[in-house]
Amino acid sequence: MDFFEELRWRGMLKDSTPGVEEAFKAGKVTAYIGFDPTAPSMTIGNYVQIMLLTLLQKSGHQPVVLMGGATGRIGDPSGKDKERQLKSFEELDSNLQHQVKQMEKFLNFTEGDNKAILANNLDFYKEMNILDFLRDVGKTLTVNYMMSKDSVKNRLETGLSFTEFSYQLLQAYDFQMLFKEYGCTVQMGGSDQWGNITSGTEFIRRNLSEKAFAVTTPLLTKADGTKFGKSESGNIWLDPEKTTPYQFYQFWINADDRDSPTFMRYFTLKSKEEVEALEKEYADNPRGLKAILAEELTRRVHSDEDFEAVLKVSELMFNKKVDSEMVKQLDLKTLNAIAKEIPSYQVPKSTLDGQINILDLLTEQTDILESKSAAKRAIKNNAISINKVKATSEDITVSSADLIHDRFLFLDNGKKNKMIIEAV
RNA sequence: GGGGGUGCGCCGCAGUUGGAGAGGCGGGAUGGACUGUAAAUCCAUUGUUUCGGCUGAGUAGGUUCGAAUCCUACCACCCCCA
Repeated sequence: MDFFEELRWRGMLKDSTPGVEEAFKAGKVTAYIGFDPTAPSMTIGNYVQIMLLTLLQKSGHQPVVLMGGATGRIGDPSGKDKERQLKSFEELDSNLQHQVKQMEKFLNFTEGDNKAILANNLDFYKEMNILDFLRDVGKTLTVNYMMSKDSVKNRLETGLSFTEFSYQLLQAYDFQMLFKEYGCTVQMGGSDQWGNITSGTEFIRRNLSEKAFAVTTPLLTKADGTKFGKSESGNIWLDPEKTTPYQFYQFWINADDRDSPTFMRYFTLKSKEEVEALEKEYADNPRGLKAILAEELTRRVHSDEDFEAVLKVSELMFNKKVDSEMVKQLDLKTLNAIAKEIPSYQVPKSTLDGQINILDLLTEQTDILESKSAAKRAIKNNAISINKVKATSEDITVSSADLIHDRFLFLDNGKKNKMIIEAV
């Protein structure tokens, strides 16, 4: 199965320019996706695009990762209804480096004749002055053409700075540069990038009289209509420092059953036959299917060891048979492993020497809950457990005697929010 | 530049002849029950507090026994005209 067919059955194909399918069939194609370093880590939203490159490389084509060292300084108006806040150069640089490191985990940059190429569009512009830009880049497209793009049209009412308006010129010129330097003929991206990508194919047609192609993926939406990639507590990052492997795993486990078919296609590297066989096998066990997905992704994005650890912790935390007595029997090694995975809070040991009120523990010593009222509410609603014992009254106190191994305290807020408090 | 409108809890709306606001509806969110750590459904909660209160209708003043409501200035956003 070739790359294009692969995208099609996975449902990852939204639009493409004519001729691209033939181009992929004809031989090795070099294709790129751009990533602006607006955050210190990639999210699972970005991961859709990484999967595109992964699948591309797997089918023998050559991926190019273009980091937006320059475009990140400008801000892409696509899909945004407001002008962006500019980020400092230092922040962008450090973000870029983190993201490159993450990329290296998913693509092969070192071996083979289709090893991935890393480029930074800052290199295209840092020697360029404003006159060069206006003559060589700006002259290619008319303002009329640029204004017809959705990303611009949608902002005409609310406002769009010249800076963001110019973004599509940069992205278009990027494509032209990559075409010249690496023979890169395809740019891929999310469907919100369609306008910017086609500006690029237009550049190549006008300035180089060559043909280049665009491929976009549909915007991934969840069954409940909320934005993909966010949990209640925020973004799901690929960086274990920002989203622990446990939280990452839980994200997939907690996904809506109805999203499983989409997620299976978007995020696993399994073949069509394997996916379809699994779906048949797990038709009556949607949780099992999600577990398979969660496992594959946790192993790939984090590591085998992380997955093993996460699985152990998850089973322990969610096993209903685990009661107060059992958690007290846990050995120190296991506890330390758990503390690494689930959100943990450090509390000075001295504060636990006396009796500390549960409300103070929840609000003042930690920021598990934002106010005393919220803490009282949670207790009233039967949400809080300490060491697997429900807190039944707001007068309950905690002391060092409750600590397991003189160090840890399990705290649940609701069914899913498991935390550990560590006395230091 | 001129004219008009809007501004309250996480969000969107109601609500005014000036009469008790922690306060209606809808959504969201959180918790609980049932399940499966899913969905749907149902229930509860949704400013804060030392449980006495305190704070609260864009901001700052003013009128008044009493202001979300009336007046003045300013700020922000929206609409119309130029």
